[in-house]
Amino acid sequence: METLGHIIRTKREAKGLLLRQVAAQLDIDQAILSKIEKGNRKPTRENINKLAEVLDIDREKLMIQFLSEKIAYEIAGDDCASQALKVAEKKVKFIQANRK
Amino acid sequence: METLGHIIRTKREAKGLLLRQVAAQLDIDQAILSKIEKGNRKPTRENINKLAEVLDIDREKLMIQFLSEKIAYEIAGDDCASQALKVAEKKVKFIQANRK
DNA sequence: CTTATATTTGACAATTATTGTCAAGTAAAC
DNA sequence: GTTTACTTGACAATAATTGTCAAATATAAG
Repeated sequence: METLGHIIRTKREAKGLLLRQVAAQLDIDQAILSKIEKGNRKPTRENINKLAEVLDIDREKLMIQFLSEKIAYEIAGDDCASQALKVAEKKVKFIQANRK
Repeated sequence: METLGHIIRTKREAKGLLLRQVAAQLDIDQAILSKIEKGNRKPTRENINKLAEVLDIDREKLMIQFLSEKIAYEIAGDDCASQALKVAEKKVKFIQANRK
């Protein structure tokens, strides 16, 4: 299963960049970036946006990966997780349709 | 659109219970319960479990409502929200299949 | 083997978000 | 106008997240 951390690490290495170089651009400690790549820390939305920019990854792809991981992690323990996702989909559509 | 707060309020009133009576059973201030019913506060999982018990509502139904609202609220602002939910569904299935 | 460089890890601090408390406010019933 | 139920907002307490740092562990070069 594709993970956010793996996408980031792969792209960073492909670009020949060091943790500290990328971390500096995100304005975070390299320790955090290391943890993000290994899946031991959740990045912030801002981290995602900057990572997409710095590593030249499609922002939406990265954001989808980020959000889906966050959601999956927070409900996978519930038996009704799948059902909750289906209802969430309806609610999202409703909210998005009714926002000006 | 059906909301968690509405389900709770409707059932509480149908049972003829006061905010303070139900709140006392949940061991929270009635102010919080009032806000939960009006959608101005998110309940905790524990609140949900006790509410289901005290108000005699199907626990799973309430939990689905709770989780879906939480998720929808946290991603509805993203254009890729629906796509993230679809990926989340796959991740949830993966996680649930691989847990012992 | 020793040094240099990159990454990882864990303890802890700082910050931010969530949850709870309280008291004053509104509204409706009588 | 008093009583009762509910609502609201300011604030405090608590919990979760995020950041910092230094030591530990690789990895690679000489």
